[in-house]
Amino acid sequence: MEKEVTIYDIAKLLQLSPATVSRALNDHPAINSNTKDIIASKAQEMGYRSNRFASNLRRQRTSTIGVIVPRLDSAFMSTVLAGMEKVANEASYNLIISQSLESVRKEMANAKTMFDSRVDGLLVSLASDTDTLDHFDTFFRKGIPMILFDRVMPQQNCTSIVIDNVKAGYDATAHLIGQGCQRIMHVAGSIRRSVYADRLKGYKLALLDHNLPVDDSLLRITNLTRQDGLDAAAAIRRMDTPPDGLFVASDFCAVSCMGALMQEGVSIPGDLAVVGFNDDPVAQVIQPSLTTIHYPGQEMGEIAVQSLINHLNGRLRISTTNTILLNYELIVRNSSRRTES
Amino acid sequence: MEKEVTIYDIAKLLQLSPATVSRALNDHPAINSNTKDIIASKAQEMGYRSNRFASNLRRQRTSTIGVIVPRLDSAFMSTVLAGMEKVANEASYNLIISQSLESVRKEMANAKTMFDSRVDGLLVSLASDTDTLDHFDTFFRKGIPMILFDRVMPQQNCTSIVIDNVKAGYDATAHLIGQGCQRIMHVAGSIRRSVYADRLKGYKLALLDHNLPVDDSLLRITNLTRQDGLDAAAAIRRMDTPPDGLFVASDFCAVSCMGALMQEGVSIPGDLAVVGFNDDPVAQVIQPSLTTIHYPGQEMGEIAVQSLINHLNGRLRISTTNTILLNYELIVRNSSRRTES
DNA sequence: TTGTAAGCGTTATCAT
DNA sequence: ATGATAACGCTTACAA
Repeated sequence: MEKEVTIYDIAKLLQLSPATVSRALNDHPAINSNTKDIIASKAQEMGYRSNRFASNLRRQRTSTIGVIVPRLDSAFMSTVLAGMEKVANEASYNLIISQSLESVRKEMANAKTMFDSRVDGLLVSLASDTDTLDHFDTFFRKGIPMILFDRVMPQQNCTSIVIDNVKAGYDATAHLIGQGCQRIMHVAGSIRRSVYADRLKGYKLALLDHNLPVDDSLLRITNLTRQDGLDAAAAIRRMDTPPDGLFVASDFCAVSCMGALMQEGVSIPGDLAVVGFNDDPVAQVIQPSLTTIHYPGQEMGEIAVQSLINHLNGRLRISTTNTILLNYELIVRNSSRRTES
Repeated sequence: MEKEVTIYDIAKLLQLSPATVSRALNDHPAINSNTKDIIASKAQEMGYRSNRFASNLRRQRTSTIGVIVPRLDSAFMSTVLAGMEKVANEASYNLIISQSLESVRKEMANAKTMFDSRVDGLLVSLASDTDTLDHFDTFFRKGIPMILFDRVMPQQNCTSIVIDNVKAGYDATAHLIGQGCQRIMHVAGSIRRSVYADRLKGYKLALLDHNLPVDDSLLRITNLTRQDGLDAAAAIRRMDTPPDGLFVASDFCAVSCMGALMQEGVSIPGDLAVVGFNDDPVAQVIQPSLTTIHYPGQEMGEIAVQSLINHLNGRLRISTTNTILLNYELIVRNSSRRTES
């Protein structure tokens, strides 16, 4: 257990004041570049490391960003987090990550912890049953910036990072129509979350634009779990006039549904063309491979952190850019490909 | 931007000393439980929150645990992290998470960042090309505890949390043999990592125990990527006497391989029975569903954090329990089920 | 049971 | 360009 080296130790050895050492280490312009070099190399030699707690205490900031996500164990979320970690790390910010497990109550507790940890900023993707941002009021009041990503709350005055889910839902549905589908079912997620409500909107718009009827019996609002996929499959089997197209708001759910149907002899894409959402790794390995909307998770994470840091450094006022829209991509695979084109 | 409340503010209002307030808030035994109550409610009322940085600075500890994993975007790792987050959160520890992206160089950089962040302890799952723990020496020298999980380094004197991969590999292989397989191929991961080397060992042991030859042409050392799965499928197709059983050290790779084979008309499990590893969500949704080793990720994460915290609190000397072995489970599904039993 | 006071390692302000 | 000094908010001997 060696004793920790401080700027006092360096100062003493170099016959300088701690203040000068501190300034040199922080690359203060008023310090002679020669002494800077001397101090830097001495610090290196002595194995000095800055004490973030002393620094944070003095500076009244923490270089820490809080992240609250619905679940950590989802393929999409982990790519988002990977992107966040990358940028935060490069900018020497720390990340505190916690999960709401899709419950507002836990989300409120998480928010409190983040607040007590004095995060400099907050990145949030909302739980499925969250319908106000009141539990983040403490942050707003203290002027701590917050950015919502993916699961956002559109009408609220808070910077959001999303893809255009209406358009993506439209494209997915239009693609199915282009493949000859006339009766398209949609398995949606909780419409309390705009991501799912918007995909549903896009689905309806596409139907309308192509003069197809919007049939409520072809719409299922679910939690997009594996079981929901199986249930959807069972429902399809029971229908008198089953759909010939299926748009599911999540790949994992889509794949579960497909599996169940295929086991009962439904041919995909022959009898039923399927499109998912997210480009989960499973979409590639499944047979037939799943047509889906590729969703830039890594990039979303990177941009979220970068925007927050820019804001913290005063390089970009967050309030001016209120919504950041990322590109997505429809990836056509075998689950929906009926024509060679 | 309201002014931050400190223990001095509370002390002044209550005509007490800051020391008493501090002690009361920390539930110090020597404080009158009555004054404790008064102080607690006043703190609550004034919206007091403790300043972790002042506290850490004084206490010389950070209540922060560092976590280094190979990749954040893997299904298994995210369940581990979910478990870690849960326990850490409950014990009001923070987690700093970073990824090595399977590179020692990045792992070294991560370690340095963790060190500079003054984490109280470290949890590490090693990159595929790490073959010494030298870059963690700074931690050992300072007496900062470190626990390895999943991707461990067995011969080293460092607490490890793992499953018995030899036994699991044995069980997977023995299961295939039990289903009548005589020529079993094994697609392994980098044998620099004991998790994969051990599964391979188990595979060989099972063959020997059942008087089956160990044939090197039936062994592939890979990185367990999707492409490796496709390559394995191609290799199988090219073989004069193809295998009738396949044990892959990772579900995702197994599923890729299965998909490619099935597309070429190979029947599973009829022609080839397959067993994977990890119980990735994909194992359930694939057709046929994949037999695999269920690997308790969530639990592994929980235990890792709990052990570390116990150690930090002096409740359990880490060095005494040198390896924690978790249970795993062979989950038999359709990809290998040939007999009804 | 409570109070006093020093100190944790930095950085910002004011001098020089 | 550098130095002296006072915070930042908390904890903990030591005293009372």
